[in-house]
Formats: sequence, C-alpha cells, structure tokens
Amino acid sequence: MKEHILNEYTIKDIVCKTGLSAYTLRYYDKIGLMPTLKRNDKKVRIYTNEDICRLELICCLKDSGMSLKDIARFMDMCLIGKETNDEKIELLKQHKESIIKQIDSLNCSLQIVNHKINHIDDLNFK
Amino acid sequence: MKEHILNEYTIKDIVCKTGLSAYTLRYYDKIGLMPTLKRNDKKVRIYTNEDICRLELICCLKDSGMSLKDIARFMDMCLIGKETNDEKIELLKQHKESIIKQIDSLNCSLQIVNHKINHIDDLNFK
DNA sequence: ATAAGTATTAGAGTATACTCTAAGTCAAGC
DNA sequence: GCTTGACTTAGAGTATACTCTAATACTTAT
Repeated sequence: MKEHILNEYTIKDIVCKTGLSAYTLRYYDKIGLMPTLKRNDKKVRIYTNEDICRLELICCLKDSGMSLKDIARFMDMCLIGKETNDEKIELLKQHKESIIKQIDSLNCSLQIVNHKINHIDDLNFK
Repeated sequence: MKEHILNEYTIKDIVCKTGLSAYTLRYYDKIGLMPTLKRNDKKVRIYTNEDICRLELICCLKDSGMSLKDIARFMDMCLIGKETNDEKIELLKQHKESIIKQIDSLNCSLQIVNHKINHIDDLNFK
C-alpha cells in the first residue's frame, strides 16, 4: 500500500496496528502525548513509523502505571532534547523502581490468592 | 486497651491499622464489601479481627486489579457459604491468571524502560 | 449531484474509586 | 448546660482515562 511505502498512516491504520481506538488516539494527541504528530493539508493526522514507536512507549509507560499527565511531561522533555537527558533518566529510573514494587506486590497477592484457593472454606462468613 | 481485649475496633482504630481513610472504610461498607460488619446501639461501626482479615483480602484483590464491584460479588458468595465454593475457586483461579499476566506485562515494561535508560538520546524528537 | 464513508472539532457523558460537605446524634469534660 | 470531638448519613464533588455526540469538511463511487 501507498501508505507503507511513504511511511505515512491515517488514524484508521493506527487503530489496526495498535488496537487503540480512534477516540483514544485523538485524546492522546489532544492532551499532548504526540507533540510532533503531523497533519496533511486537510488537517488529517498523519502518523509515521516513529509515531508508532512513540505510541508503543506511551502504552508501555501507561500499562506499567504511569499517568498520562506524567507521560505528557516526559514527551515534553523529549521535545526539548539532550539538555533534559539527565532528568529523563532520573524519571525512568524512578519508574523502574515503581515497576519493581508493583511486581513484588503482585507476587505477594499471587501467594495470598493461591492460599485462599487452597483454604476456600475459611472465606465463608460464620 | 479495652478494644483489643474485646476484639472490637472503631473506624479510627482501623484507619491506624490499615492505612485506609475513614472515608474509604465507610465507602467500602456502603458498596457492600463488608456485609457482616456490626454496629453498636449507637449505629457506630464495630470492626473485629475477622473484619480486619477481610479488609486485608479486599486490599489484596483490589491492589492486584480486581474491581470493587467484583470484590463485592465475591463477598456476596462468601456470605452465601459452601455452595458457592466452586464458583469462588473458579473466580480466584481466573484472578490468579490475571495477576500472572500483569507480572509478565510489567517484566516486559521493565525491560523496555531499562533499554530506554541506556539509549536515552534515541527518545529525543528530531 | 448526491449519498456513503472517513476525517475533523469542541465539548458532554461515563465509569471507577474515592473524597469531601453538611447536617445531625451522642458522650465526656469543664 | 455547653462546647468539643467522634461518629453517623445522603449526596455532591474530584481525578483519571476514556468514550461518545453533533456539527462539519472532504473524497470517492454511482
């Protein structure tokens, strides 16, 4: 397809590629998650492969518990460039710690749930 | 203290013990998460050690991604008793799978974040 | 030329999980 | 007796992340 050769995708293509809804993609643009997203002369959003990479990062950060507000801030720093590299590394390191804590917490929950499965009768009210 | 000997706690004691706010504890009661919670003659909520155990389970399920609606349904089944044991085991097994998926997803995010930390400059917009 | 299909926008609506307010009850201390 | 403080309620408000509606613009097929 034309779009693939030109490295240009419409919102519909991105819906297929990412599984995000068109509503969500427009919303992400609206709140500043895609600060460099291009438009054609008809004001239609044109996504590139780079934009797809950014969306993947956005989903990675969001799915690991970062708020969209913080992701927008991070994208702002990416827009500024190298002078924010230290700040970005610091933010990612903090987020990394948060992910590790979440994994620990989930492992703990997993143990509890396993225990409850094996002692199901203890859950019933007396 | 009197309360400890009697195995009876007011909402304030539970705030201290669990770290949940009094608002949250009342809200959990309101939406049916604590169907057997007792009141004294002044309509004041009286929590027992068993209620504290239930709150710990509620927090475990909530923190591992179960909605309060589903937790309320689970508590309803605990109220009914043994005849819902199979149903409860099924629900917990499904939740267990959900936790495992979340851990996998977080480990994946962790790898991506680690990679971004080591390639911070690639994140800057051109 | 007109209907279908895809895009745009601002802004309203929804779901979840709190969080708070206002008005009231009750017990204890001064 | 009266203030202080802890509790109660119904219901309003908040934050987050969508999700949808309505009006409009543009392209393509009949």
